[in-house]
Amino acid sequence: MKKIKRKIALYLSKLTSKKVDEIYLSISKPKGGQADLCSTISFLLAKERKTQPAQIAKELEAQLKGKIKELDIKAEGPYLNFYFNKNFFTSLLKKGWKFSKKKKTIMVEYPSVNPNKPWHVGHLRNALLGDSIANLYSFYGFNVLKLDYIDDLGLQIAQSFWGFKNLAADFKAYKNKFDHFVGIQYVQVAKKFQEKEVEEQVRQILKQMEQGIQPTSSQVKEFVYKVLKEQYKTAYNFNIFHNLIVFESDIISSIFKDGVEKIKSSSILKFQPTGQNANCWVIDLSSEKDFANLTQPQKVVIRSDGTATYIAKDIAFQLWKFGLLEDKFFYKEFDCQPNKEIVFMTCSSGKKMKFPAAAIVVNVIGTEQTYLQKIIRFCLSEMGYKKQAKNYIHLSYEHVTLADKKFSGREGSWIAQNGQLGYSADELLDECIKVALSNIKKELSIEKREEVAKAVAINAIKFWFLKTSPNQKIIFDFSRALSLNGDSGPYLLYSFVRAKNILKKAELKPKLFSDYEFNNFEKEFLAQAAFFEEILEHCIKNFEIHPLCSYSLELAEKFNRFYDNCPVLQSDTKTMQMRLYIVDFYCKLIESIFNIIGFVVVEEM
RNA sequence: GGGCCUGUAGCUCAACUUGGAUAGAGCGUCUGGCUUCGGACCAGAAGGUUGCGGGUUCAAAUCCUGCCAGGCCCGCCA
Repeated sequence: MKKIKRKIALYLSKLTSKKVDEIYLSISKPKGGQADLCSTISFLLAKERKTQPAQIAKELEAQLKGKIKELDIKAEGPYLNFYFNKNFFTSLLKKGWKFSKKKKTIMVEYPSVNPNKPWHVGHLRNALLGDSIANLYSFYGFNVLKLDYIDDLGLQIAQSFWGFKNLAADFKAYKNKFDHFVGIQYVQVAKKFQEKEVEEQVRQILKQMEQGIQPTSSQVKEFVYKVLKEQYKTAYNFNIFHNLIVFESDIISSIFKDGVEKIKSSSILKFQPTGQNANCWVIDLSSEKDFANLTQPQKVVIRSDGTATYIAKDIAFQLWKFGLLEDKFFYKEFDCQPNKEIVFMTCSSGKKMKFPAAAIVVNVIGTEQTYLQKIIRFCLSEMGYKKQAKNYIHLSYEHVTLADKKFSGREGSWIAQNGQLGYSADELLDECIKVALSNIKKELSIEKREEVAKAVAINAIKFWFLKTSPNQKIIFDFSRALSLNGDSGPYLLYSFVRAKNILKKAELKPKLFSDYEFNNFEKEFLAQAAFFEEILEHCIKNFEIHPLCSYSLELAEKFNRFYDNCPVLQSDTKTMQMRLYIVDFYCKLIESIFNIIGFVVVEEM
């Protein structure tokens, strides 16, 4: 698409006073679908030529006609419209797309859930966003590393650990999963925490965790590991995989010191001998326009007792990602994932590994942390890492909420109540599988039907979350999430299944004929397919996935129309082979998209 | 006080970064289509003051500006 647009722009620039780039920008796909491509250059020229735009369009049409062999050109009103022709379509079908391998590494961090609860539907949104962005970049040729950051030193963990040690376990967790068990118990702990005595005990645990005092420290690590294992079962069920898990405790014990030295040695960090923040190391934000009118323009990085705030830890971690700190982590295997890839984790003693430095860092974090993320980017920039600051991406998303309240671990609002369904990712998936199962064709074996139902359910949920823009708040509604019709994952999957079916039944091989006359259904489908690269690059540039979702819906819709109106197997040999080629082309294209948005691909449903 | 995000059909959303033709989908409502490659589909109808006002422009949902409504944030918590 870029090529053909550039070609148009080149020709037009020769005919007019306008530069190629300016003309290139004037070319786009008309939203009303009046043509395949359209240039609004006539409007730009109308002023200087003092002529009607329609007149100019007509002149350009006459001068351009027949010059570009892939396009038919027509002036329609003031618009210069372009229509893809036979040459364009056969070339598209023949070449498809190839994306070159890039040398750059991108690190994507998600979902970084506290290890004291199961994933609820909000965490799932985070994970799906991160995973699809990682797939997108990987498809485009980047080297991708998927990270998960686990805060194993927080107050919440100390609380949950206290509960695990001191409270009776007389309740049943969903499917006996330990993460659910801990999550439910946390509601009790949060209440108990109001008692002074309990709070003191929890604080004591927290202190021991931070200072690595045994046996508490090891016991907490064991506890965290157990919860994490269960959380990862959920991830695997959704086909979400990682490369590396980084624990906060390991950051503290390895790279953190170097990180702080690095920040201190840059001029941004200042020691405050007196005043409100006496004996703290702070960053002064007051000079920055972005941080105008803060109630507190000084941000504390090192507390007066010498310990570090979240900001310091995070900067150290981000510096490590960009390869700006010596890698003092030790690593070992956490698990071999169902995709056969090993996910590693940091640890206090293990082996040394070498991960490539990131050129781009993407962190999927809720929108409420925008301010903090801005500070971190500001610090990177002020420390002299301008390029890294620019490539430090906070992929922010709005939260998934309930109609009347927010999800709260403390209140346990994600937990099933009075026999009602809860809002954990596990329950959502199980429920969706039930709905999917009742729709699957009966001829399949029981095992096959269960496998397919799971795939349909995963795809339905993923698509439902990913199709809306991340800064749109999602009010969670089971009936919508479980929908299998309309603008949905199953709609896409169904079009693929039908296409595959044709290919399976065909007795002839697909074949491309360069003299084939395309009908309108074929043309409309192929014209839509032609924009794949453009959409993909738009998503890459903006770290977005939802435009690819709406694109794939339109593509499937065009294919379905073709399917309904253009018989393949009943046609004459040439038409059949050519249409088989088109069907095969669709299968490959939509399968690429499936891989990006993280669908589980099945060929029957 | 300031910053970020949101406001589009009855409902859920897309299009805004890059201004362009009749503002697109799905759900719901109504009408039609299986002796035909799988009906989880297709064809059609109804449904809009793009929160409100002003400005820029040949052209504004889109850019600028002033309001209104809702959410989030501005800690020696993370």
